Amino acid sequence: MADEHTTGSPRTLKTVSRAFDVVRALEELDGARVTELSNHLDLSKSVVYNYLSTLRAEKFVVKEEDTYRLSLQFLLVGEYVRYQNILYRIGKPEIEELAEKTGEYAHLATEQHGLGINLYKVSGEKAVGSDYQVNKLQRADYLHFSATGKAILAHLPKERVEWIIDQYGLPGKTEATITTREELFEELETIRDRGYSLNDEEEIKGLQAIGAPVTNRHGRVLGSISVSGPVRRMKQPDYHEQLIESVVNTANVIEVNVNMEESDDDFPTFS
Amino acid sequence: MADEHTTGSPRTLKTVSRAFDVVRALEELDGARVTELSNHLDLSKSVVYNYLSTLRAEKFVVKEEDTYRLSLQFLLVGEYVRYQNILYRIGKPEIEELAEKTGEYAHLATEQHGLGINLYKVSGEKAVGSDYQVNKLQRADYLHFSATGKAILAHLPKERVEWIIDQYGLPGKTEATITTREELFEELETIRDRGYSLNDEEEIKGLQAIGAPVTNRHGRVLGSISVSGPVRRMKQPDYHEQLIESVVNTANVIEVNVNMEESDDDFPTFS
DNA sequence: CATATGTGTTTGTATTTGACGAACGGTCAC
DNA sequence: GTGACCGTTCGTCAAATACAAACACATATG
Repeated sequence: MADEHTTGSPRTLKTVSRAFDVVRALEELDGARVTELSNHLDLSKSVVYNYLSTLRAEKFVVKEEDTYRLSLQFLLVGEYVRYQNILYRIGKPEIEELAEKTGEYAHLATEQHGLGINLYKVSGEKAVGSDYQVNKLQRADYLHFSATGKAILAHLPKERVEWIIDQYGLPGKTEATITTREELFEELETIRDRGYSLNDEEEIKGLQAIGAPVTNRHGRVLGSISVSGPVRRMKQPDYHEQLIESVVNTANVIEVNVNMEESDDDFPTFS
Repeated sequence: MADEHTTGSPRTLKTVSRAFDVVRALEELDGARVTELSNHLDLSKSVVYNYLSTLRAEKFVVKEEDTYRLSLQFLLVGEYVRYQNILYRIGKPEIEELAEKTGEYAHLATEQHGLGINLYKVSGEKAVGSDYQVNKLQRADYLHFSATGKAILAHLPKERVEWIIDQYGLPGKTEATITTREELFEELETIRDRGYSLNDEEEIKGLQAIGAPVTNRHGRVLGSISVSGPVRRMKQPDYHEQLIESVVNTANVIEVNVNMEESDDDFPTFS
């Protein structure tokens, strides 16, 4: 957790790490001035100034008056990364259809560095809260208390799940959150058996979600999808069954299309 | 253009610049392995390895097998930056309405580092090409040949426009592109007078766009909006006038809302 | 089956390069 | 007009990085 920059292996470049400290600080502070950052990061003013000048020259930071902010360059690179992701390219239209069909929130997620990241969200017409929840794409979050996260965990190699728990623990969010290894591995077993995951108020009270994984031909999990809504509605027996089928079905459709696309890569182009 | 890292002012950190060279290379190459990058960047393998390890520790790069790729961290930071932008927050729903009303493509753009960046795009029902053009958010582009870009240039201080031309020149894209200073400044004058900008096949043959700026209370231009479609349709006299009114009207609505929101900042919160 | 060439990774070492602090030049408030 | 504060510049030395060579491992090649 603390910055261990001893001369171990792999060697890590302090100057680069500090540059990203500046980036994170600019995010936390919603933009900042030189002196402010200097205090925040415990670096001399001139040093901070040099970092900001460099980041600005690289176009990842902009300067308005005397305030420095992160630039939209991050968005451009980010959109590129997202578009590179095959699950996003194939899954987006399917998720939109799922949201339309069910009327609930629909999500498309993947895993990176042991945390879950939402690639895309759409709100169906029944979904409340509307714009704010869809626009504000939240930060990477724990996998063990969301429907998308658990669907992913269920299909990751056991050793990797162990590594993730070692790294991040199993922090609780509501009283329903799974917080022990044994419980979690049991739950993952169940998810594998029945083919879908359930988030039963484990992240937010009153919210239920149904998730299903998307794996490629080699069994590697690429990510997962889910729909979510108020427990009151989600728990009605017939509706519940119907949603499960819709989610599982959509996941399968995505899976098939992804695998058709990916199999092209088995015959690499000559270059 | 070449990397002038002499000890001038402001001093720029080579290590940080090189880290972003690696980022750009990973983008260009759609992910790469150590040796590949080593050749591409003319750095020794061990050095590249250290940069990649650092970027990975910072979670901006992921490693799959032996291939390193940019991570979705860029998307998360990028979405944050976009959401910080008041023009995006206020303008997004209005642009969606504009696309629905007109049935054409609608855009929301802003300027950074002298280049134009699309904050948001929506396609109306008449718009062709559909998904690809909307999903693939392109890189920062020149301001002088788009409707959004020219609307912005027209309301930037003259000295800044001069600086931008000095930096990037006025490269042509079609035979209609404005490529001389005099022409451009005349055009910007016209745009200021009539209140909207026109991109008449200056970027893409067969495509016309109508743009209007959004400025804040102090006269600073925050960005601009536009609709675009095939010339055939866009040039029909009545329809043309109608579109202009829709665009100018939407820009005004956004402007009013932005300025109402921003005026809160004049009475800063105590902290 | 050994050998050659490829990979990513590790390490010791020379020196480039970034951190510091003081000084500069500007602005705003009192 | 004077004091405090800001962002920026610059000389200097310690520290952090780039290099190259060696390592372990894989995959071809004779």
